[in-house]
Amino acid sequence: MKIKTRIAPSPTGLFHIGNARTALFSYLFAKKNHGEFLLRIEDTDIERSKKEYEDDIINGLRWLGIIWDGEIIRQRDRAPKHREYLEKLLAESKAFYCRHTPAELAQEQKNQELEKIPFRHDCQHKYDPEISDGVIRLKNPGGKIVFKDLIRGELIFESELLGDLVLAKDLNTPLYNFAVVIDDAEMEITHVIRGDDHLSNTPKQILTQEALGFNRPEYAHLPLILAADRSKLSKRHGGTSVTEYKNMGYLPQALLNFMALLGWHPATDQEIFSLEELIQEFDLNRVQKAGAVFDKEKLDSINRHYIKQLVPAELAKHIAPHFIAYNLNPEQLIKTAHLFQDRLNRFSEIKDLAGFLFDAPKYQPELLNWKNSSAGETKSNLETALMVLEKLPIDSFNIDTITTELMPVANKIGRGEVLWPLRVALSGLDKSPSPFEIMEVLGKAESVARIKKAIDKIK
RNA sequence: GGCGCCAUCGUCUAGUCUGGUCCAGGACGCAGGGUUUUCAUCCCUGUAACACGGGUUCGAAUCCCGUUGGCGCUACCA
Repeated sequence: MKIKTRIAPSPTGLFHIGNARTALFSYLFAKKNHGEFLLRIEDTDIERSKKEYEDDIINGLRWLGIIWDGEIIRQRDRAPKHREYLEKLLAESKAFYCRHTPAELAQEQKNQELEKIPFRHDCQHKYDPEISDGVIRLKNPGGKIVFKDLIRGELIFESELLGDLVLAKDLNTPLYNFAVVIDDAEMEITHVIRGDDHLSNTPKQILTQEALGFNRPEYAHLPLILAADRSKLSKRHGGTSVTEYKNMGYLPQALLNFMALLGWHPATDQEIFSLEELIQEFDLNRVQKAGAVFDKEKLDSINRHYIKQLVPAELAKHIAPHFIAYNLNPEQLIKTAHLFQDRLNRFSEIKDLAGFLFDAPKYQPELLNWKNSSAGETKSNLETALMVLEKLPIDSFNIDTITTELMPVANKIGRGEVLWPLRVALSGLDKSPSPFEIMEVLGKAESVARIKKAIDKIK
């Protein structure tokens, strides 16, 4: 049988990192087994579902390179099917109408809480076939629900504890747990791979499946992605959507690689993986059971790795959006990109790191002093360097020439003593590419002007 | 409250099924050192963990039981 998996996000918010990771694992499992990976948008919640969120999910998946097979399925389009099965269950009296009001249900739950028994609704209306309004519930058949999870092993639930589950608000408004069962069955999903937070939905879905006579898919519940405080990663933790990470300047291959390592580990110590390699190596048996904390430091280190591997033109493309206001030409962009390639965690940092190339640097004069140098020494060292530089012809003001002329002086006076004040004079920063590199990019006129300005700053 | 899941360095994890090769390995982080032109990159070194208590066994991170802790779910949301 052909393996089929799916990702079934609901378009009620930006594409969440946890969803993306679930999508990745479902995709990897399907592709590893030469199967299909499908995308189904769960938009049955009309109030909260939005087109912009659907677009965000689709774009996020595409950006990451997790490409689904076939057409996108929208759950709302499947309403007639859902109704058909609802009518079937009703006709077979496996489901019934429940007329209890929310207030009554709330009171019931309150009483159950007092009695310290599980909250559930064991509805008396199931014995009254005359009722034909209210929500549609599944008659609880009782007994044990036993299923095997590919990651957790055998799980046993007592179906009594679930009560009579609500299937739909009415014939045209199916609820999540019901729609999922219908759609998974009709799409012939063989493996339901989803987050751990759905573990307790599984027995509910199995009950519905059995009432309908559907085959049971295999289940694999993935450990959750946790925030630093070990709670489920959610909006309140900030930075939880794929789009946000994209905007922060992460590369899709880095985010993908990082997500794969959250809850999964290969048999070797390899940590850097392309999507292709992940497909080769992926194995559900090597998925972790415990939740995994999302560690931004680790993500940064992986992103750094991928940034270093970018060819200059690609890197330039990524930093370009941050310099729109400067109207840089392609050559300037590539030079800038090259200068900072080893210094970037994220593309969004480029503006802070490289802004001085295009704007006059701002800094406190004290920063010019190297270690124990006095202001006087700094001033004289800068003047010495300036003299050397001013003698250089404008058309050969490049790294080689500057180095050849300046290094002997720096070696004589002290490298730090000469080069540190130059770095600060040119960049205004304590961390930057070398003064030589900066000067080549800045050109003679600007370099000289900045050094003069620095000298003037010293009292 | 109920039900369920989980438990190795600060974090991601290897090792657990098939007990000894593990006084627990890798990576991120952190600390120190080296290269370099300061910082960073790069290289090297170091740091730090089997939640606790019982059992089984010649031997347990690995098997069993219990405790504790964490998390998830508990909607006429998905």
